[in-house]
Amino acid sequence: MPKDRSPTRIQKRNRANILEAALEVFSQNGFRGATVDQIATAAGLSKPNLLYYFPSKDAIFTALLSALLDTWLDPLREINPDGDPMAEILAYVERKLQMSKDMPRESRLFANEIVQGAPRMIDALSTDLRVLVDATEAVFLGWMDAGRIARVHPRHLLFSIWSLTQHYADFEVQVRTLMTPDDPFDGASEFLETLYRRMLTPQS
Amino acid sequence: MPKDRSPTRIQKRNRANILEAALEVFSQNGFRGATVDQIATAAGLSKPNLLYYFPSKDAIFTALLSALLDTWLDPLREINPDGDPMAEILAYVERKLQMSKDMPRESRLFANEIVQGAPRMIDALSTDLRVLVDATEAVFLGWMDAGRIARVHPRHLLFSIWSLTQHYADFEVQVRTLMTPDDPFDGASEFLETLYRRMLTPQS
DNA sequence: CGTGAGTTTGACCAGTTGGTCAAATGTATG
DNA sequence: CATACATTTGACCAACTGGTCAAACTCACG
Repeated sequence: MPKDRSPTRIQKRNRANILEAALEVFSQNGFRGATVDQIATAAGLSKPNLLYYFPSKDAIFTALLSALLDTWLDPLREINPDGDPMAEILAYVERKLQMSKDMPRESRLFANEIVQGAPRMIDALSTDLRVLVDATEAVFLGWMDAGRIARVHPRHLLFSIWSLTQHYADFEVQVRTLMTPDDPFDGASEFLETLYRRMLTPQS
Repeated sequence: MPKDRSPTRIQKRNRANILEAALEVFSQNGFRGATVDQIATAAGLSKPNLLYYFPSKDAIFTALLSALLDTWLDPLREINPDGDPMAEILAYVERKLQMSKDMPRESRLFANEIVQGAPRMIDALSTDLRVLVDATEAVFLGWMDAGRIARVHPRHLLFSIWSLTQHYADFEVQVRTLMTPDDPFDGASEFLETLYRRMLTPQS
């Protein structure tokens, strides 16, 4: 356990390697299914060496989660309350879908955790996420009140976007099996755009 | 390991208890996170006694999966190709949503398994499920060709139904946190009906 | 090149876990 | 109630796992 000085070159490299390896291993096996040895090997270190950088398996996991949560919620923060409602929502959907494509491990990491009751995430969920969601809901409601998108339950609208986009990463095995020989993401973007356009276009 | 005679009263009772306990424990902790002891205790048996009825942890899990897969796919089989397309699809969505509400443990069991790559399910997925999905897709395509529902990618349509309905069971912790103080399912049914009605109503 | 701090490792430990086994107990049936 | 079979259990084992520790090694820097 190095002192609290500024991290050395080696510390920076190894910590980064460990987190990358941890993402790989945790997302594939869940917290309980992952072993410290697996992570160490994937990071190119011995187990005691890994435990020199992080005090415990739990600490690795926590560090990983908090490092990723911000990134994961970025697309939501990018919604512009002053933009065109339909365009903003469609762009958000597209960003989330792209994220499932580019960062499936991150998506599965969170999925694994939440499916099992999110024992190590409840705090973050009920504070950070809750605030963000409440704000976004207000924006949606504003748009609906102004008649610029159709009126639907704003929280369920948000759930539906998460659910539909993350499905392609979290359940990739299933999607891939059933989409074969096509690419799992083939047509997803168009499908989702059509879906939200039709659902949210204001009724005459 | 009893012979292959017809099962005794005790065998029937204990096997049922074990599968019920296994559902509880596996769905909460995933395969690796569950211990044989946990399951045995939940079933009111000692560990060696449980292993008298099932030869291994793996065998319990496999038995559980195959016992549930049929039930899980029943709503899909109930779609009537000769019924009214919109009504059939809306009814299917409603059945799936009801299933998330009534059988969240089953939903999470499958979710856990699929998120982690479905190592023990791939076979079933690529045979049984594949056949069912192909058939359903043909039905959807027929309805679209006849102009009775709007044309969308039929496989993505199916994915969207699974994703949206199972989300309420699989990510219940998250949904509950964000829906508080409302019930997690509050408004879900209406939201989904609106969504699919708008997406699938044939365009003039 | 010496020295002190940072880094790495082999050996080890205690707790957990899946699974075995022989012996003991219960139960259906003639 | 005797007997064969079904059921249950305590004791046990080997493999695995998270974590520790002292000793060895490496590196930056004066």
